[in-house]
Amino acid sequence: MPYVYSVPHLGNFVGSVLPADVYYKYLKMKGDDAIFICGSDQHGTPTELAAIKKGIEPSVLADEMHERVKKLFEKYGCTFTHYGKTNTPENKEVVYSIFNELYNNGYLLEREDMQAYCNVDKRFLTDRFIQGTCPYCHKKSARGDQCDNCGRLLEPSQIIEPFCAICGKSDITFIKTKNLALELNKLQPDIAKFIKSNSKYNWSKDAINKSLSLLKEGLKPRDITRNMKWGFPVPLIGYENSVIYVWITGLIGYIGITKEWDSKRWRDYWQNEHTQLIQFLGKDNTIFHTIIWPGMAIGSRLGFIMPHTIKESQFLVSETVKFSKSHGVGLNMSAALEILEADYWRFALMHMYPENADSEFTERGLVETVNVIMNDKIGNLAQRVLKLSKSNRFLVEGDISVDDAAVKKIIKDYCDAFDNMQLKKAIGTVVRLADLGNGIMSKKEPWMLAKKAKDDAKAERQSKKIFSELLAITYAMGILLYPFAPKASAELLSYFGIDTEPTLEMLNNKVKPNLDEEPKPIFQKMTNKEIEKLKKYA
RNA sequence: AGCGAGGUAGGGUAGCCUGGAGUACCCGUCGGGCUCAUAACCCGAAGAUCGGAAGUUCAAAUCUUCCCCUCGCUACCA
Repeated sequence: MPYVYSVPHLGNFVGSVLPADVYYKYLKMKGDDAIFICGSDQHGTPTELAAIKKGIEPSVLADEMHERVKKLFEKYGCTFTHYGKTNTPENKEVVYSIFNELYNNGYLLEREDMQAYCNVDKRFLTDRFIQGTCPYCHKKSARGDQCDNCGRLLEPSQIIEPFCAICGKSDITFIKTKNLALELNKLQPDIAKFIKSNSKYNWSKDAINKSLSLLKEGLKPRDITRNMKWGFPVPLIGYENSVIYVWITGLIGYIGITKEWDSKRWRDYWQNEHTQLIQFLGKDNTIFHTIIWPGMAIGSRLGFIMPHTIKESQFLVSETVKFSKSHGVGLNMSAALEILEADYWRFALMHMYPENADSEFTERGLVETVNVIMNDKIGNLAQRVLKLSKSNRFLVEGDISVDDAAVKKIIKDYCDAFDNMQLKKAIGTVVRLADLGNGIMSKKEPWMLAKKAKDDAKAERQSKKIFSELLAITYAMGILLYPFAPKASAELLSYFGIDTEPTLEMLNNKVKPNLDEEPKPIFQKMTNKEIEKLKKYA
């Protein structure tokens, strides 16, 4: 679920929403009963501060951003069952029911703490909004949570000559506040049991080990309320100035959004032990999904399900291209669409998907993927097969079906890769299929055979076989391409008379190629103009 | 500082769980083939002390230990 106080950048997109959409499209092709729930995470400090800066209500900004981001995801071809948001009555109800049960069941601990308050801004300051001099290295740029110079973790009260990062003034007082903490320590045995049983379902090594190591250290209570205004008010007397922490309304938001989608059926998914909950997230928020949500699900005793699979991604980083989200100047999702159409980004980003390690986004890498992989290998193969078939129609006879063993093997590898949550491997098999087709082209030289076929019965037979084989590969490629480049997939499949969403079942069907129309390339190379546009972000 | 992950030809990756000759893929470089297709495609070659050191083993990129570098988390950024 993206946090939307500004437009997400490409790294955010490739980390969670895109792989989730790709995987969901695969599940639909497979015919599984799957729903794809996503939405805008709206609460939290960054949104509140951005709203203050703009002089508008946080809810107004949050809804504005929600609409913008929602449209943007749609432009990228994401097909959510429902794209909702966290600040809704539906989510509030679910959040309160879970919160109240956690309270009633004795899992919420009241804790008192001294917290910095800015008398100018009239608000409590989270740790990182207190700045000043580091007590260890005496650098003046330390924040309340950490000193970037010496790397030491700090307490806000340790900061020498503290000032407020929002207004820059030093009019700060420390006031006693109370918050409620989720007693993860009490829930530890059940959380541990959950992680041990479910982490075998294709969790990444990183996700498993950091969750296990946290358990080994011993879980500690974690505050789930904050002294701020923007959010769901804490439904308890004595907490009038507090709201429920953004992560709590976000994690539960998946449920609230499902409820927003369907006020009855949401329980069939969330309170059904047969549901497989598959969550896609970046490496920076793994523990919220592996520890904190399970803790709430267990502690509330409302029968909510926990994740079956955690699909964690590392980061897409760039040293040469600005991704900056906070300043609104980087190559974000909106800016990217002005350079290339959605399909190109979908495919290229998945091709550089940081599945097991951070991966580097470079102009060179993007151009290579678009020009070589998409255009030269995949797009051009489709084009040469279709054109050759069109100009030798007498050799295209009857129906096409996928029955070559090598093609079937690639399709099986594609499915296995998806079923094992190996998305980079899955996209790799599409490229392999194109390689296979291009290889056959060169080895068998069907254009030579086609010339001979006019007065040579043997050559005619051979040609027909090869044409049918190549068309089958092109057809299969059209289907396998669907999760990654849905528009190009649809264009390619239109030459086989298919105008509906592709399914894996279609790979077993016989189809008739439609060679009446002049085939158009499904992909094109990046033009110099497009590359120039990309360079602006360097 | 502690914990987790990553480090593999010039660049980008896969391989590591389950040890078997540096195996594979894309770009780039060099040589050849082809002319159906979008100046595309195919074949071949060169290029790597697999971050470093030690250990286990008949055998280590893979297992163990230590060290170095990068990223993330460390509980009030999300």
